[in-house]
Amino acid sequence: MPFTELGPGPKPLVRPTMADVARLAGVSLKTVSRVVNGEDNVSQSTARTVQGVIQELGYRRNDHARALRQETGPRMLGLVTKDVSNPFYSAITRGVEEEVRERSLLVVTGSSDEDAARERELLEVLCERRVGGLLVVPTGSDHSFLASELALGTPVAFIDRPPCNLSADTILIDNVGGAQAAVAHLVAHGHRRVAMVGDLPELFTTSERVRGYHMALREGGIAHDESLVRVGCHDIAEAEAATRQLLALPHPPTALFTGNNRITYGALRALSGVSPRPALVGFDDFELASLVSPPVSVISYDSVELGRQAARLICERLDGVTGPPRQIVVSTELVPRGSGEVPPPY
Amino acid sequence: MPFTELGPGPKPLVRPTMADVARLAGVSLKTVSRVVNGEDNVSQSTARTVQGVIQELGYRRNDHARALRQETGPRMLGLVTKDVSNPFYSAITRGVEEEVRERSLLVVTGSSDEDAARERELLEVLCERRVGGLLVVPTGSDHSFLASELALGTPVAFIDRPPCNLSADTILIDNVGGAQAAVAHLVAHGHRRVAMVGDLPELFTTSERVRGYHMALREGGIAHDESLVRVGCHDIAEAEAATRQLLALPHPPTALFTGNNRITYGALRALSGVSPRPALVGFDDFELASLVSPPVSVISYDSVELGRQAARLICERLDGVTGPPRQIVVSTELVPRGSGEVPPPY
DNA sequence: TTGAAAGCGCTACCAA
DNA sequence: TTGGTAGCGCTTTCAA
Repeated sequence: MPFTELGPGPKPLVRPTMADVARLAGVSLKTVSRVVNGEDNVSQSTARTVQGVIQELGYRRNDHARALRQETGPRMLGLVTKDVSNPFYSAITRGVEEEVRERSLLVVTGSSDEDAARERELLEVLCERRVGGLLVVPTGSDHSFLASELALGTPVAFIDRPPCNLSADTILIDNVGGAQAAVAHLVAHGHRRVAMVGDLPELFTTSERVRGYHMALREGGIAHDESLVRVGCHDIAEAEAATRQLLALPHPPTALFTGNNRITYGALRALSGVSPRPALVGFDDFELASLVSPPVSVISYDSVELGRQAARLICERLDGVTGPPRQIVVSTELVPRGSGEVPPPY
Repeated sequence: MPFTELGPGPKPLVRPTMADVARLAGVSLKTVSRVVNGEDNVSQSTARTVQGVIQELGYRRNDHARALRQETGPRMLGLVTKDVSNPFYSAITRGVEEEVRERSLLVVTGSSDEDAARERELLEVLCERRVGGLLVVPTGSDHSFLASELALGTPVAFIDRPPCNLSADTILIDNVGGAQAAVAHLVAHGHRRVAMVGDLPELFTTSERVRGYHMALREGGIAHDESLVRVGCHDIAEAEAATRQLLALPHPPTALFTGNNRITYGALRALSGVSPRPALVGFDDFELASLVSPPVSVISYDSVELGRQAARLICERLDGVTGPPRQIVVSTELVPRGSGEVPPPY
């Protein structure tokens, strides 16, 4: 027996290959392949022998080699968000996972931290890794670099914001409709001085929500008052400050529409102890909305569904669906909990 | 010029390879490889030509082929948690991402949904994908199937709970110390009837926290009263019910220690409107803890750090560190906010 | 500075 | 029911 045969020495730190299994089992490589892939045309006894050797060696099929022959479809999807640890994005991640689970696709995640360069870097690395599709909650303002990938057959879906300089499948929240519903709700409760606190004005979601706000006011026959719109709040502290400024106005608002959950948190801070409290409706639901007092009325939507829908579009493309980019809008729902159902003090 | 040469027809839906680039650039495959990998020994002009063709073709290096030659170290880490959309786990994901970012490792995530079979399946698929390391927040009660991977050189780290039937690097929270500090804090404020509401008793974290609870009581010279310990609450509703039962006791507790954030939420629900309110300290911090009234005192810890530490251990193993499994315990901190600093009604 | 050729571990195809 | 052989796209020698 030649020296290279396996002996009882210390285990080698090299992964066994199909060839190793074949040698030890005394069969051909191809037969091992059949067993590993559960193909037919292998006798019970052969299969058992091979299985035994596989166990013994701790053999595990190498997916890179497999992928190289590319007969076995894609095995992974790439998902780039701003920050996995943010509940909104982790809900999306979850939705993607759920949707692709039965196709046994795995999800590779990456956080761009709102850095366009990082976003691009992640996306390009994912392409090198040959993921079957790309899902992005975009930060950058130019996604034309993805055009060649798209053309080469890697489906791309944009979530929460549309792509820039690129045409691709997109999943959005009904920002305009949600904001409109929130403000109309406040107006319906008698408010005529409704303020809005919003995130950075250059964000797609902010501008859409501001638009919805204005539409509702217009429909309510309420004159435009720019002093009641405070955008540019990107964190809780800024939102708190903006809310305080609104409250300190000579003619303060009787109701508040907050543009996302961070801003709602800031507003809640500013509002604590204030009396009478202005009515409040916030965009985005949050876990403890019903536990703060008064419970916060919100515009809610299914963020897991955003991920699911995006993954669904990707999977359809993977299944060969062609045609122009599609856009899906996920609807919102007003959840009245108390804070938004207060009339103004007459 | 033969027919197979690139013509002005519709772009083929096949990804260009290095060979394609080489052909079009009129150089050898190896030269393209040099350019792509930024190696020396390529003339400026050759490099420029090649770069041009790469751009034109939208060429992207195939990482599977690269990995097959396995000279280029691992490119991915696998992370299996119970549910990515849970803030605790997404914080861990974030920590892992941060730690491995500069090594340009990507993170593949998967949710086990507390299903041991699913957990195993995910872990095994990740091995097939040849991830460089495995990070697990374990659910299953037997991880011996990972022994061969470990032996073959794939580092594995367990987070939040130790592995079963396996010896591997582990990162834990100081559950005992945290629980002890919480209860000691309540005792220090004069409480002698301190109840605990906990998650499923079979969970490692639960039993550790219950242990800390008992230790603190013992140190405070307080006799054991089993009627004040309610474990087995796995969701908010169950925690709410358990809390109500405690409050309805003939001799109710004057203070509450809640074993995790879900349980704290349930307790808050049960407590809303109750007067006098028992003192409360919860394990796990949560975003709105300071916005509910009274603000909730908690045992806090850095969950992102859990992920970072785990990833650090993995990276050290990747760098060749051998030796016995290590265990890291992440410390906790008591954050007094009001709810836990109330004396009992005498 | 450049290129030819071998082979990584697997699957596909064809032969026995 | 089995086995041989040709690659997948790349990196790595070694040679020019």
